[in-house]
Amino acid sequence: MPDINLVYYEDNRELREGLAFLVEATPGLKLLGAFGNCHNLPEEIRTLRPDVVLMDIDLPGISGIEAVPLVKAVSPAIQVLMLTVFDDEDKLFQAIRNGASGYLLKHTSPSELLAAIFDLHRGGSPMTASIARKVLLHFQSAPVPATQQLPTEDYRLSTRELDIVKGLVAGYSYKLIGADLGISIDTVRSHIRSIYDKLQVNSKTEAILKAMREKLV
Amino acid sequence: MPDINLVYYEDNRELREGLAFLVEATPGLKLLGAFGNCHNLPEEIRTLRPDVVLMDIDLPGISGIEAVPLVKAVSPAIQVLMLTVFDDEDKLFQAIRNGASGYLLKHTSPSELLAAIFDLHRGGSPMTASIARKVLLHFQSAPVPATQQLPTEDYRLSTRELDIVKGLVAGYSYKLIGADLGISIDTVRSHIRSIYDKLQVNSKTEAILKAMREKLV
DNA sequence: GGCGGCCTCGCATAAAGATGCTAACGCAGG
DNA sequence: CCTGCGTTAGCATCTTTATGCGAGGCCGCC
Repeated sequence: MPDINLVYYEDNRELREGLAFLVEATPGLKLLGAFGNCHNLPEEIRTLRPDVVLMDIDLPGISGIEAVPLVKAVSPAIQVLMLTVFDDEDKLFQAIRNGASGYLLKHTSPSELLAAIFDLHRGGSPMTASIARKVLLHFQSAPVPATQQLPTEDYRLSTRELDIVKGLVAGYSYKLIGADLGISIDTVRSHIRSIYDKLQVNSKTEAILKAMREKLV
Repeated sequence: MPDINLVYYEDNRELREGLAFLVEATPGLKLLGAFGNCHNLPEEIRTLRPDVVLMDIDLPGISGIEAVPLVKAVSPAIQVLMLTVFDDEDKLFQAIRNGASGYLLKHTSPSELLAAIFDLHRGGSPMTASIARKVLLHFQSAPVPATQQLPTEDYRLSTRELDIVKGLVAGYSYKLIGADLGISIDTVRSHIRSIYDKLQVNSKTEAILKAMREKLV
C-alpha cells in the first residue's frame, strides 16, 4: 500500500514542525506540505493532491472551518481531520456540516493522532470521545436526522396563489409579480388578499415568513 | 476515585467470562454482574446500580437496543456502551436514539475496550472510527441547513442596526420596532437606510430575505 | 341551472415603507 | 482639535402595500 499523503494547516510553527517530525518518522505517512494559513489552499491542494488534510481550526484569515469546503471543492475524496484546542460545540458542528471527517482535540497523544490518520484513511471518523458525546447528544435531543416532518399545515392555496407566494418569497414587488405572471397589479392584490386570508396574516412580511417557515414554497 | 461499577449483558458465555476476567484484572473497574439476557434487567439494574452498562446488541428476547431505554429508565445517569459484531446502520441509530452513549465493534482490542469504559465514565462517547463516520454522514446529509455554509459575508452592521434587522425578521412594522426599542419611527427609518445601504438592497423584503439567508440574525 | 371557487380586473383610500435632505450629540482615533 | 461613525430625530414626498367594494368569465358539481 502506498503512503498516505498529508497536508497540514497550522499557524503555530512549533506544532507544525513537531508534527512534520512525527509524520516523517512514521512509515506509511508522507507530509507533502505544511502551511500557516489557508490563503493559497486551493492551489496547494490542487497541486499536492493529498489524501488527508490536517486542519487547525483557529487559523488567521480563513479559518479552518471555512477551509474545509475549499478542500472538498478540489476533491471530495480528500479527508479532513480537524485539530483544535477548544471543544467549542458550534465550531464542531460547523466543521462537520462543512464536511470534516474527523475531529480531535490537540491534547491527543502523538500515537493516537497517527492512529487517527490511518483510521481516517481507512474510512473511519476518529474523534475524541468527548467530541463524540456532543455529536450523539445532538442526535438524541434534536430530531435532526430524520426528515424534519413538521405537519406542514395545509393552507389550501390555489396554484395561482402559490405563484404569487413564490414571487413574494423571491422578493418581488406586486408590480414585478404582475409583470412576471402577465397579470395586472390589481389582480396581484386580489390574490394577495385571499392569500392573507388563508395564511391568517396581514402583511407581506408575515406572509413571506410564514411561507418560508412552513416551506409552502 | 472509586471503582467504576459495571454490569454486562451478553448471551455468549465465552465472551461473558472473557470480559469478566479482563475487568477483574483491571484496577478501577468492578463487575457487579453479567447476564445472558435482559429479562430481569430493571431489577438487576435497580439493585446493582452500576455506573456503566455494557450491552450486546443481539440478545435473545429483549434486544440490546430495546434494553437501553430500560436502563435509562432506572437512572439516566447510567452510561450504556453498545457492543456488536455488525455495524448495521439502522441498529446503530436506534441505539443512539434510545440513549446509548458509546458504540464499539467487538473486534475492538481489550485495551481499547477498557479505555472506552473509562472514556465513557468520564463523559466521552467512545466509538469505533467506522461507526463515527456513519454518524457524521448522517449529520452532513440530513440536516436542512445542508445547503452550504457560505462564508457569511460581513456586512458590518452596527449593534443597533442588527436590532432593527431582528425586528424586521420578526415581522414587525417600523412602528412596532420603534416602540420595541424605545426610539422614534424616524430613527427606525434612518437605521433602515444604512442597513439597506450595507446590505445592498432596497426593500424591506429583500433585506429580510438576505438577512435570513446569510443568517445575519 | 344555480352555487361556489378560482382567476381576472378596476377604483379608492388609508397605512406603511422608501428616500432625499438636514442636524444634533457623543465617542474613538488620527 | 477635527473627523468619522453611530445613534438619535424631524420633515417632505413618492411608491408600495393593505383593504374595502364591486364585477365579469370559466369550470365543476349537485
